[in-house]
Amino acid sequence: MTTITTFDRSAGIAVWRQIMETLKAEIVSGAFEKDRRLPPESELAARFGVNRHTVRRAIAALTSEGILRADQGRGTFVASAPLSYPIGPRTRFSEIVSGQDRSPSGRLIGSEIEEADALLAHQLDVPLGTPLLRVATLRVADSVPMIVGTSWFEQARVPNFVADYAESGSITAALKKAGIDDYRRKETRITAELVEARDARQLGLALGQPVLVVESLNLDMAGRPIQYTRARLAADRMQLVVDGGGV
Amino acid sequence: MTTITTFDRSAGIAVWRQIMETLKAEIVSGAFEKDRRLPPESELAARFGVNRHTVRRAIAALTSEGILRADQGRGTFVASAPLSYPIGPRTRFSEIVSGQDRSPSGRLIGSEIEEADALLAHQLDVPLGTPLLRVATLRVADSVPMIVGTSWFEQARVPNFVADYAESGSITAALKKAGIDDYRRKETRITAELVEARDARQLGLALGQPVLVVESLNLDMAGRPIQYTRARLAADRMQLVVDGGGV
DNA sequence: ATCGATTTGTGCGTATGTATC
DNA sequence: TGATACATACGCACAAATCGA
Repeated sequence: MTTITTFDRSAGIAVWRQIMETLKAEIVSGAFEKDRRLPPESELAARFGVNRHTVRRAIAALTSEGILRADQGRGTFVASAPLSYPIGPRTRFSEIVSGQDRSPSGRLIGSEIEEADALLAHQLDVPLGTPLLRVATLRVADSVPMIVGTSWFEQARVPNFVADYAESGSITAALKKAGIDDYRRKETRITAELVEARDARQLGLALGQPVLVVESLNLDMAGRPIQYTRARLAADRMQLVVDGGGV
Repeated sequence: MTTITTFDRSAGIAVWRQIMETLKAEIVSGAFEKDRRLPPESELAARFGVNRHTVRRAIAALTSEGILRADQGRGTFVASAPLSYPIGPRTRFSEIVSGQDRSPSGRLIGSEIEEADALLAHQLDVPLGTPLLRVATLRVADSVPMIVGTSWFEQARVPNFVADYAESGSITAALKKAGIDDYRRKETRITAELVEARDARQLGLALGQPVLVVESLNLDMAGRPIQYTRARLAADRMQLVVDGGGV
């Protein structure tokens, strides 16, 4: 591998950060899995063709994210491996996480009434300006934040949602209390973006990190949209797994 | 929406680039429909709390990517919408692209023999150091590069692959010539990374942009791995669509 | 046809951050 | 550690194009 990469100094991204990303991609794809040890800083500096200070700054940033661990005198080691997230019609975060020997938790981090903008009006099939309930959740595995999710519902259809959700901790249960007994997923759209400032704080990511964005729309049994969700996944800590699908 | 976002000035990412990403995310998620006007620079500058020059630089970068188009005196407009890529067992890039009124093309951008490292040996279930054929392809829609793909095969099983592929332009056809009549997808793993320097050149992306990484493994009918593929998709130009799946 | 308001395009001076040597 | 080169961000001013009254 040991490719010598040159860095773009006018791309709006500091060189130390470009090095940080390169290292992170290699870590996630398992390049240092043998002994989980990184090459010494001097070697990395030579490989990237930069000053050793610059490499140190990249390593410091990865350390503060918990991805690397630097031991005095011994070297720098990979600290964490990514979580697999199978994507399907009936997946539950809690089951996925437990199945991989980690302990899940989740909590409500905010809810608010807002008016439907063009995008939400279109997705939920309501007139512009319709009052919507926005619910934000944070899901955590082994006390490491994994997913920030924002869901929108037509407010009139789920009048007591927040209390019901807080009580049960389950969206399904809260919808049931609102008379929506069953629902199904229409489709899911996946893309990648750079993390926004607020999500970066919630997920404990540095700015400029990529997130997987998963947008999904749930319909009730009559085919009417009830819930539009936009989830942001810390890409360095998760992989989506689709059975059979491919590009 | 009109959220006032503050930007981190010590994250190693230029503010203009953070604004560029914010705008791009809003465009991709459909906040401004196609041929729709963006708010004026002065308004965006106020919203982001920065100088107008800084907003202009973000807009300039998006313009050079073909995402925006600015007309003096009139305003700034969205120039292109992202391509939807349904992910499933039987999807072909060419059909997807044609189905969205764009014209697809693809070409071989490199092939090489290399020895299996730990990751590839595990995926293809061969001993470490086994000679592998690595094939790199670039797929393009309307002359805009979309996907860089790298596939690995056990070299001994596909002795004349490169010539066969160059002749037919189809991996399926080239595998057939090697006696592999049919194959099926085992699973697909999706994650997001920041683009590498080489892929950035191929895809015409700026460094620091996120890419969707789709890794998939094909098995022959006996269940033996034959092809491991790692595709990098320009995230600002594509969305993966999974039917029914969700998070 | 003209004017004024709006919006993008351009220039310059200054201060600060980044990376090298 | 300083000195140097360059990119980044700001502030202000003004030119050029567009549009509607």
